[in-house]
Amino acid sequence: MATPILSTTSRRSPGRPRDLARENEILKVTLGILSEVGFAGLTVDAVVAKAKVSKATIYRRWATKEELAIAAFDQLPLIEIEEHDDLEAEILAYVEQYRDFVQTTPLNSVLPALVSEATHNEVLSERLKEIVARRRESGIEMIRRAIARGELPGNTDAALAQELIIGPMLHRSFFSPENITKDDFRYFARIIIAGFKATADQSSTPA
Amino acid sequence: MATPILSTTSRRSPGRPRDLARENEILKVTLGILSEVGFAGLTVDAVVAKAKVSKATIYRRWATKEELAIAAFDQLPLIEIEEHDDLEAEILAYVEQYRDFVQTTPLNSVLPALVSEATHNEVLSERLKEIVARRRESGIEMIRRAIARGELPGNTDAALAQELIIGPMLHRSFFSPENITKDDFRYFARIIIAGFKATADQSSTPA
Amino acid sequence: MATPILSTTSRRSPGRPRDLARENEILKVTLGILSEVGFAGLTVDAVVAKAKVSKATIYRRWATKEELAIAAFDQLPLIEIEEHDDLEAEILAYVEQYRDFVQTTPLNSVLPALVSEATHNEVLSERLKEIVARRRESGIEMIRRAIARGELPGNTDAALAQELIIGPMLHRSFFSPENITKDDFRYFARIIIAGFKATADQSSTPA
Amino acid sequence: MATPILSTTSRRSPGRPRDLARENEILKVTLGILSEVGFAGLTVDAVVAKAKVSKATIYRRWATKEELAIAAFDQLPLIEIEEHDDLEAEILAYVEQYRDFVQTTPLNSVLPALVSEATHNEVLSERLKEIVARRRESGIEMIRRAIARGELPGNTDAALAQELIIGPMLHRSFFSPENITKDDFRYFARIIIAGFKATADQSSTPA
DNA sequence: TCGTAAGCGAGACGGTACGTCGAGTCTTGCT
DNA sequence: AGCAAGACTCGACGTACCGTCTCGCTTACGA
Repeated sequence: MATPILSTTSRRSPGRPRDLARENEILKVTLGILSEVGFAGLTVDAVVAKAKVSKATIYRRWATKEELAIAAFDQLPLIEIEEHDDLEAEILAYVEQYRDFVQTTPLNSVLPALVSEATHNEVLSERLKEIVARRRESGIEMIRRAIARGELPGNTDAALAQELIIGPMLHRSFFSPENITKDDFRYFARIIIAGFKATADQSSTPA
Repeated sequence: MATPILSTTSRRSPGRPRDLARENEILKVTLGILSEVGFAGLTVDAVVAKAKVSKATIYRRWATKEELAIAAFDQLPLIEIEEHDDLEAEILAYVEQYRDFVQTTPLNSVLPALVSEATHNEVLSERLKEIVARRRESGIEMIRRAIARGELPGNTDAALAQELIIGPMLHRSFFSPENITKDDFRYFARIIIAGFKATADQSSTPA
Repeated sequence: MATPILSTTSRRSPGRPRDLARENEILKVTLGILSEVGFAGLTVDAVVAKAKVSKATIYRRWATKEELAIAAFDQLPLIEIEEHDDLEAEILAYVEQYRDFVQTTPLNSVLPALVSEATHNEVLSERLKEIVARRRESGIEMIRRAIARGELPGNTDAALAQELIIGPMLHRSFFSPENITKDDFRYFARIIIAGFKATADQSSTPA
Repeated sequence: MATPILSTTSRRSPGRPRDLARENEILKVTLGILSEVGFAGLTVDAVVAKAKVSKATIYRRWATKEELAIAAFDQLPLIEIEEHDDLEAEILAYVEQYRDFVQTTPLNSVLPALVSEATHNEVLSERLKEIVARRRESGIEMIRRAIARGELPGNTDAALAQELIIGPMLHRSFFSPENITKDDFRYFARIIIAGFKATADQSSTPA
């Protein structure tokens, strides 16, 4: 079974190709500015100046400042679950990573700004949903593994369970980001885990 | 007929007093614009034009556009708890009100915009915390009444419990506002309530 | 016959009046830049920087860069005729002033640029005609006085005569501005004056 | 020991030779655009698009947009004198051709734009002088023939005479191009011719 | 016939200016 | 003082153009 020598479909478009290095530099600089001055303080002119890039090069890739911000934001690494074979421990590790994230990245400035903008911008709204969905995946997987381990009942809805955990984290990070404490989230975790277990028992109790 | 005591402290400042009607008109117009075009689309010039007001009249009262938006936002009514003597029912009524709120007010545009801005603006951050704290009160009171009724264990932390409920609502309203469904939130409510009950049992179990 | 105490028509428009000082400063700076770098080198941003003025203040007054240039150009003083009771002497004085003008003002950069632009811009074309007409007036008046003095025949068309004089000056100033010499223009003046006299004689000769 | 005849200077440079067809196409398209939208409206990108040519191909030949415009302009045919054995008739035919030229070619947009630019561009200034000199030649020759025929005195300076005729034409074409009338230019022609004759008589009169 | 050197279309790139728009301040005359 | 009206500075927006620079491909010539 031979692979084709030269696929005709992979023909490059004519003309000078876009420079990936520019792209990366722009996004890097944008993230830096977002970290320093937040979304409201982000200006394309500043990106131009710092990245030694022309405006055209930016606008050729992203139609608006918001698109640029979303692309930069999308560069941020995903949260990775530390595996512990213990859901509570994993949730706490998750929370700690999230807190670091809030404190070291422009997440807390960019994300709400995009949410606000998405209210009246359908395109942005879609893009945002994709991004959020992708960022939720590892958390949902964490729940699935807990179910597989038997820590959570088999009928648990993983996506909803993840929402129950991430919801309070979002609330804290937006309204008192300096206050994402282990104690509070241990409390949350225990109640949620106990709640899932209890509701599973309930549904099985009637005999 | 005695002349008033005329306390020096209560002396009116000289000159023409501010016109409260202007104030209300400005806030009303601002809310209207926020609803139509969101925070990013709000311009002071638009308020000026619609309210037939001068810029000075606005800036005499609020220092920045954000302050104006926050003041307008603060005009929105608080969520009121329908009393049901049943926490699950009260939570569901709460959720429905919240959903209506998200759909009929500029909440979802204004609130995240302020959160974003607060990231790099200490004054705004404080103002925002006050407002959020006030808006949480009725929800916390709802929890307290459930505790008093014996629906939730006596050692329940009302504020944290409210955060556990409001958190997923915030998540939904920001990331899929069209999807704040009764079913999902009944699921959330049951798990949380069961979780609190279960953790209370645990702590009382040792015998 | 009393003048009205207060004419109702002269009521000032409401609001802060435009600042004439800004206007003058802008035009002065614009002329300076035009002198240094010519019309093609004129940028509104440079005017903004030098005049410490905002772009809005410029564009509130003039719709385009061309309008600004025309307004600045219009600030240049008119050529004044030295009265000599001798047309040839007056023409030579005229030429000398014109040469100074070409050498000390941005005339030679601005005027042709406007002519070029006027080709495809009706508004500019009209504005340009007004300005040129006004600038021709003193020259036409010079001819009229020569006619009144009897130096030129009574049937001389003053406007055409002025065009006959200014035409070669325009030609020189555009195509060899460094070469506007007294000798050449004395030659031109003598021929033109002689020509007018001769054609007058001709028309009266038939006997 | 003879070196090959083959002079090194006449050696073709290696590589693919330039395509003359490209050159002509570019100039043709440029002229077309100049006619439609004038010099200010001319953009190299538009030429690129219309001529299906790459920018490099243009800039390989002409260093700047101005050079391109000048080259295109230089493609325009020279004015040809109809020979009439009557200077006045020849001048009138000249004027008519000039008027057609002004109305059918971008002369009136390109020429003044180049004049303006030449003010601060020495290279362009030289190029412009060459072009103008060449375009004046036929007019000067017309004068020379009139002198040879005895229509103008022998001491007439042909170049200056031509300038006297072309000057008013330039003035008209720049400031009221729609108004280049036969009557006015017949008037001009008669006065100039009479002037030359009269001054010749004067210089010969002293006896 | 094959390699080398340049030409070519396409289009990305750095710069720079355009004209618009918004925030927040200031200045009128009136109330 | 407050107020409507509107000018003012500052600074960013997104667009457009210039002239330069890659790409991959084509065209001639001379070894």
